[in-house]
Amino acid sequence: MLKYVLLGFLNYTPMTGYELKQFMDESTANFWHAKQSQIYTTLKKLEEDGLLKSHIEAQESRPDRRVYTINEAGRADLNDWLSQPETELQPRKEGLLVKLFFSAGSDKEKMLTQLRLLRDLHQRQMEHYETATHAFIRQIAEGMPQLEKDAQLWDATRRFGVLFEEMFVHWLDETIEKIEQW
Amino acid sequence: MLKYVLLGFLNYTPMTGYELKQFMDESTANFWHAKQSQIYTTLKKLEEDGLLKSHIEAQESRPDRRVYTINEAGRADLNDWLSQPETELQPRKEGLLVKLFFSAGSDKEKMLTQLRLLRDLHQRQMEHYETATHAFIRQIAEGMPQLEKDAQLWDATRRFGVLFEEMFVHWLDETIEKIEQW
DNA sequence: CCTTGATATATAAATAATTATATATGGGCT
DNA sequence: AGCCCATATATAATTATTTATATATCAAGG
Repeated sequence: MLKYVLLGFLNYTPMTGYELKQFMDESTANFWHAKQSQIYTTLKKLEEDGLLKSHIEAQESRPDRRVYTINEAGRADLNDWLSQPETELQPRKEGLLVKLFFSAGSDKEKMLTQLRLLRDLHQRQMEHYETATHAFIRQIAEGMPQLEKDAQLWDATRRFGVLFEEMFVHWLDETIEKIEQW
Repeated sequence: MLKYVLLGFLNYTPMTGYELKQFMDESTANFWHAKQSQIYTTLKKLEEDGLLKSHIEAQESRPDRRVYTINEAGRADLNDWLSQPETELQPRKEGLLVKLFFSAGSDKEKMLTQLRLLRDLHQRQMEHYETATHAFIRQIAEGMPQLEKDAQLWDATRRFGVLFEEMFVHWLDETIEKIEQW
């Protein structure tokens, strides 16, 4: 899947691995994240597979940049994937819930402290999507009317982040209340 | 993380890999899933690490069962993990959103058809948590008052599944409406 | 009688992802 | 002068996970 995130971004404009990481952290991290090392190794593999081409740009005050450019094969691969419908539910992974599931023997007050802390983290994350992520998307799309649809879809994914965090906070509130009655 | 799911279940009662898979599919699959092959290899590794012990139970009408039992080292490892607080947000992965993020060039009607289909899938998944998963949890805990707290926590994770699917359906409705206006 | 499905157990191979490092430059802080 | 941080690039080693395959038995359905 990271493959398509990288192809998708490079379909807008050539970029370095470093820049791709920055973009992902401010936009797709909400629903797809990757470590720097995975981005670099995946870019390398995509070039080997003939979907990307890279060239070195010399810099004076910084190490040289390796800029990746998508080619026709890459575009074809991306568009092929984009045209295939998603027809199945995708499994989630929430480590916190694993811990909670097996916590019947744990200390009540310790659990409550932890859940309240996580509640605040999720609340703050929600606000981050409302402010920082929102600003980032508007800034990218600003003054580029050809990106109007794109920006609407980017915003839809941002909105998912907001709704998810709201749901999470609500669920934590419910769960905290239940445990308080023990 | 699968390690702790397996230790957590085996902390209730000895089981085979097959049974663990069945349990996961009906309870934790909502927030942590695993393929059969991963469960078997992880069980093997946990036994090598000295956290589990297995023995063969002969059967007449079926192949022999390899039953795994948690030992003191396993319990200690599990309890140590359970006592460590979760203090950070955990990244999500939602492949559908990757596709949507890069779909500005896609056909409007095809997108709408797909999103409506997914809406129904999530709606049905929500109902599954409300009926089948709910019944499963009640059935396990029935007549075992010592599992009251456990059942409450299991139900809290089930409730997460319900809220998540409700949120997802709501988000899809929002997104569908937005795209309909293109 | 034959196929399919459920029960039950696994291994091999490949891919995906994480963790830990390593290098190099320059700016700002102490 | 020395240290940390940001920029920028990357590799090695390990762990996690998926996909594909293999075996064996019996029951149920066609």
